[in-house]
Amino acid sequence: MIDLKDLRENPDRYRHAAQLKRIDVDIDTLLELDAKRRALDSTRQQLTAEKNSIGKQIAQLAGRLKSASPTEKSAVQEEMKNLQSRPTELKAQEQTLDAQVAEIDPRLMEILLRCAQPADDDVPVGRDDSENVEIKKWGTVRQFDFSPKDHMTLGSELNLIDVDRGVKLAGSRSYFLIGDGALLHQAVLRLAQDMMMERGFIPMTVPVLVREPAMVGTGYFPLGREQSYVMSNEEPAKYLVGTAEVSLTAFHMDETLDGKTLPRKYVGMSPCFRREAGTYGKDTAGLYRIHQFDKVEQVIICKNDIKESKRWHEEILQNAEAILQKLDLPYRIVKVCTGDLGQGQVAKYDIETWMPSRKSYGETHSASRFYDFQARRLNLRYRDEEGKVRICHTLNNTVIASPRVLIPILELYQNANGSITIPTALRPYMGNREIIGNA
RNA sequence: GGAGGAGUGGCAGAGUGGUCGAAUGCGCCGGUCUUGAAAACCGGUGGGCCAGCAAUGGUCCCGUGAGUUCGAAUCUCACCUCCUCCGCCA
Repeated sequence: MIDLKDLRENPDRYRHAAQLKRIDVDIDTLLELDAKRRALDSTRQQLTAEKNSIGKQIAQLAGRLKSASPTEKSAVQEEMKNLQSRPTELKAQEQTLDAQVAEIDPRLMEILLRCAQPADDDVPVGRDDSENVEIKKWGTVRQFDFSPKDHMTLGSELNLIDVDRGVKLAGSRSYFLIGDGALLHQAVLRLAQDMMMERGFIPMTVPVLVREPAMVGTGYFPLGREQSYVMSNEEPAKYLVGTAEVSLTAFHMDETLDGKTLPRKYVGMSPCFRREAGTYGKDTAGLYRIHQFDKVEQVIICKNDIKESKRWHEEILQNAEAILQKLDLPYRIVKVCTGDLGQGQVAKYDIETWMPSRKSYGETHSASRFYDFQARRLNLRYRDEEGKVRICHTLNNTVIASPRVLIPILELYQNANGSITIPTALRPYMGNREIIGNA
């Protein structure tokens, strides 16, 4: 959530932010509702103050009544009765005001939840992902001296992937991983988790079925609601997360952490569920765009300090690079432009890994920094050295997402005879074998 | 799923309609004492929102939301969470 006070003072900053992120949000109405809301609040407080003060007088009389002599008693009772009429009037006025507030509040909140966090100054301005800016390339793209197969061909010839039966059971964009396909998938995830643990991240198994506040708090709702699966026979409803980021970031929701314990570094492995609404006909072949996958995700919760946030952003980016380098997969890093940035993100790097069958780099990682956007929604705070309560900053990045990353692995590690060489880093997780398929 | 019980400040725990943001203890912070520490003693110690440069003032918060009442931590209803017992179960 954005800072409403800041919006009041710098409305143009937020108009501009929404425009750059191409989010349709009515700032003028928001300001108008906010002004009305505060005026009502102020009036209402005055009424309540008067009511409370009369209430206290009555209370004191009630106390005196207990020890009053019979002659005093009736006088005190009379006085109490006289005092009682005014609060009744005040209460009626309060109710009128409350009704108005009750009408305004949801409208105000609806708009507020749609407001875009302004992108950081170093973010390139652009319309969509075509205007993301490449900042780094790593590795050499393999040149084949034979005609390479795509991962689907390899997957079915070696009996690693079965999409047909996946679709039969679960509908479009579903799949089975079989035998070494399943093992390779798990090997990649384990490698990722182990590498993150070496880097001081605490491993977590997280809920993947969560309540609405976790989804709103992390910024996936309300704008991305149609992308999530909902369990509507639960009351209140539960939602399947699209990433462990939701659970890891919301882990400390409504808490005030001790500043000395920051940063918190968490790594979670979880299934991820995405409806992929509005993507019909896009990336239909193979394991690229699917409804369910597994991902190892890194999350950092740190102090409210822009410099620190930026530093951790570089670190989580490097963590992801480290695993791609260990797997020797060529990749590039792009700085995501304003139009391709999420509502709450102030900056984002995508890592794209070379995928021979796509003849291009395909997104495999996404490293985001939010400053206090998520933490404000989550009511996630900490106490600093001076004892002041402040809102945390949050960041996250993919460590590895599989099976998508199996696309470059299978395609780049294939041999002329149709077998796959297992990347060295994965062999310890695959019984130290070197080859999938006949050598 | 069935039957009971419970949710109060960092923690423990009192409070069953009024002067209660809430006793007391522990913890924490500051001080006195001490060569230093401990003990003892003294003082302090929540958050949100609004106004204000600030000091401060107002208001809201006793799981959450609604209600009764001049007045609710205390009474009523709904929901959430936890505990105990029974059933079922990876």
